[in-house]
Amino acid sequence: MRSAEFDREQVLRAAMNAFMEKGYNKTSMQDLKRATNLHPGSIYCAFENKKGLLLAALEQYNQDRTAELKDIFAAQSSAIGGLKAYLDSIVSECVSGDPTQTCLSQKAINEIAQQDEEAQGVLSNQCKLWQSFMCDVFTQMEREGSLEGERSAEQRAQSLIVGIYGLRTYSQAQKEPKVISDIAHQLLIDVCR
Amino acid sequence: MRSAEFDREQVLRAAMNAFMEKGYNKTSMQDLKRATNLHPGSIYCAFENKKGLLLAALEQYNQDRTAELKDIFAAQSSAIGGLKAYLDSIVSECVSGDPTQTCLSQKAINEIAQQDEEAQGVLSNQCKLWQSFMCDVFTQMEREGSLEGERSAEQRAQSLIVGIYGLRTYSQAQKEPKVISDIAHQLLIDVCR
DNA sequence: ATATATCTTGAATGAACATTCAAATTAACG
DNA sequence: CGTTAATTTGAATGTTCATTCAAGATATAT
Repeated sequence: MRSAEFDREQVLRAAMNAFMEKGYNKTSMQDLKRATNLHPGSIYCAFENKKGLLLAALEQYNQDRTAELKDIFAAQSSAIGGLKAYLDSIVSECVSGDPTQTCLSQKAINEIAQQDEEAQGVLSNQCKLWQSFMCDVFTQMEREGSLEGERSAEQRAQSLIVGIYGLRTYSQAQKEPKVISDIAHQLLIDVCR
Repeated sequence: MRSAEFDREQVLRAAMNAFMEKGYNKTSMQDLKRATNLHPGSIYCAFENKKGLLLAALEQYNQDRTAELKDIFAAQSSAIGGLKAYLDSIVSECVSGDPTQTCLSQKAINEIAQQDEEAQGVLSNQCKLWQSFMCDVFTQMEREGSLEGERSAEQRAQSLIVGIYGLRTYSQAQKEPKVISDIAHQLLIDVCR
């Protein structure tokens, strides 16, 4: 008989940013309290516990990123154009050095997938949805005649995703924009060939 | 006027395993005390603090892995054979599901490079050394005639490393051996072409 | 054999941690 | 407008954290 006062999406985006900056384990409930402007009791009432908040944040993150992904492709007149724009956006994120521009899903895969089965399931599913979207993109590219060779769209989507994961990790060790951008360019070539 | 009683390498390998299983932040000093059989005082005396122990463990890890890497290549009669064997070994690790077979350097890059400059420097350097080794491998492969196309050995080494980082991350979300092995196979093709 | 420098021991420290809870508050419904 | 069920509040909980330190032990050099 009383609805929550806070804006759920706004709270989840604040939590997302906190997790992206410090990672799950180093983000304390105090950090989350500060970031969300919620008292501990409210957080526990709404999300059960810290992990529940992470899972909810991951869900929101995936929604947001999926929408963004679709926008990027929708803004281009061809699938190959969309893929180029998408890779450019990833390069920008890698080079920015802004922690809140890293991929929360990837960060979570690396930090907690091994430790927590529930999180692993959620992340594995997000990865599959992403791959399925990219598979559609490559199918479209086949029709457009942008692809050489005989690899399936599925295989290409897989290689692309692996390449993006790798690019994001590599860019943590080596941040020179030219290097990152060259790798992305090569990835595009490999995946279309 | 008294030398340490513990075996440094043995302690560092125990610490490595602890860090690999839980990650840096979730590994408590108590975990490390148990893993190393060292009392807190001894750890602090020898390694300054928890981060010092991580850095020392990372150094040892890199030494161990470098030796292993060289062994794998030395056991093959050609550079291309070595590369294949190397990728096979990485696939095995990814598929094993054994936390102590994950790459500590990659785990650290993802977990703490963003947060700690000193660690970032160490990890960036390890990455460069690895890349330089792989560059030599591709130079050898050029001589052997195992390579198509016109890419430099440097570029190929870069793509390989990115692909391996990506493969390791992807395998956390998707562990089917066939999938992981196919990706590695495709990576070999892409990098030689 | 003795002195000395260093290591080992493990209890103690205080801070930070995730979580709980009872009281206060308030929206929604009749 | 009163009742009810839910949320909000923030202090309190007990645990675990990284780190310190003084006392005890022991290798090494002389």
